[in-house]
Amino acid sequence: MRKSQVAPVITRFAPSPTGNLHVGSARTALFNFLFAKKHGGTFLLRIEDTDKERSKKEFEEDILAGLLWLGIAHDGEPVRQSERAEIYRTYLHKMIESGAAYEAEENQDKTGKVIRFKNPNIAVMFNDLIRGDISFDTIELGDFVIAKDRETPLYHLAAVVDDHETGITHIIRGEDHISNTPRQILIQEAIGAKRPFYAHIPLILAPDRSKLSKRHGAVSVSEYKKIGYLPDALVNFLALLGWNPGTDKEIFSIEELTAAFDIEKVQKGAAVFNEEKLKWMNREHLRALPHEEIAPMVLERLPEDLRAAAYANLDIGQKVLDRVILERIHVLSEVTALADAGEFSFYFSAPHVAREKIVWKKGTPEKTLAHLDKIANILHTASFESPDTIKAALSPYAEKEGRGEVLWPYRYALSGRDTSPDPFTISYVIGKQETIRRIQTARDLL
RNA sequence: GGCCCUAUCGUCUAUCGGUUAGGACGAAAGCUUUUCAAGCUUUAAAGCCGGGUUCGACUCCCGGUAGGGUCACCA
Repeated sequence: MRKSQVAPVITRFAPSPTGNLHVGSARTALFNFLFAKKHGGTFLLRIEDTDKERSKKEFEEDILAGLLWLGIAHDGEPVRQSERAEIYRTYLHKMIESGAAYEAEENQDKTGKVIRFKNPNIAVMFNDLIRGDISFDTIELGDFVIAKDRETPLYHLAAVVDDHETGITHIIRGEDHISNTPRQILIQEAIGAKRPFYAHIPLILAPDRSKLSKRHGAVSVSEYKKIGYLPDALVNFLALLGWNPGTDKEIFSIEELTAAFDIEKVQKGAAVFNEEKLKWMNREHLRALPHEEIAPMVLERLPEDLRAAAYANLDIGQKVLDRVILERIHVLSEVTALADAGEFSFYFSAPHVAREKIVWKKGTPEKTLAHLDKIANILHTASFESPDTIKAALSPYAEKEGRGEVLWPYRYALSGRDTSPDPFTISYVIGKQETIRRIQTARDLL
């Protein structure tokens, strides 16, 4: 096994700005980042925008913003290939002079010349850190095109020159690049560049094992941000897709990932993106977050009227956040969904109570009336310290008379809903006075 | 189709020749003193197939099958 050498590690993430930051690309960036940081190295960002037609500034901005949000910080300024024409030209001309490349007459629209690489037609073998030895016969590659003309390099040339110029020691990229490697090695050898280590990581697949694309739902980092995932959760999930620490630990901060990361433990087979697990993981990270960090995020997702209500009554707002919202959401956008479904409004203002629903399915109006009176009575002297103290006060009575018999009317009177958190929690949130008031409103209906 | 890569529960994975094949998500059931959510407990659930090598293969080798990648003057 090759052991990491003494030379400092330099990795890079080299996206082309032809689309928003895809979760698969984000994972590639993450593995490069993790590997570099793990070895005290440098992680560079290179924008591969040699294709002027397809490269867009807005995509570059989305990629930069996505990386920043995820906490995958690159070292130094991003390298833009569109700004390095001079460098590529120098290499290209040297290659033509040495005979490693030549101008060919043919050109797609037959209006000019194209630069082809003079293929030595040899067998190329390279060692992949994840997959072991991989060999190719380069004959079938032919004299492939490396530049549109003397001024315009294409992907393979630009990538190899930049990797060489910036001293990249480890190229960690998607499995889809395996077949590009022999071409790039050929170019490396032609320009006298040192061969870096390669590690081709497995692809991320959709649940139907096809390529993860828009028709499967969210695919870009910015979409996950919008849905309300935490960056740490996405990073954690992505890291564990195709890699694992060899222990049972699953919840990691990016610092912990850096410490535990080992490129040789990266999986060979493709992994299916499982959004259920991501949700679970997001919840775990959400729960671990300090209160003061979560509060603004939740508030931001609340509809205007509820936010105003929460500000108007800080005590209730606080309790709803702690006891209700954080108790049931996995992603932040659920805050909005739950609010829109009316799950929170009854904490701030008395709900509409339907007479026929107050009585439990097995109960009678007469008994229910008596129960409500008794509940109000007990609650009057009960401690509202916590949901538990309220429960403790009511338990003996509910136990004696039948839980459903007592607790259903109680809960319904407070919430006006078929489903809701338990009545003790609601009582705790709205307070003693309002609890008793709502119980009386309900009993008066009977 | 050529070339290349891959193959353990539905999904993410542990195992690096000897285990009752472990964990997590999801699912199911029960408990948590009505419901919903959460939580806890329990259960079901896997070595693609066929040959070797070996005292012994999920693990190593070969073949098949399946899936994926790639075959641009995109990256």
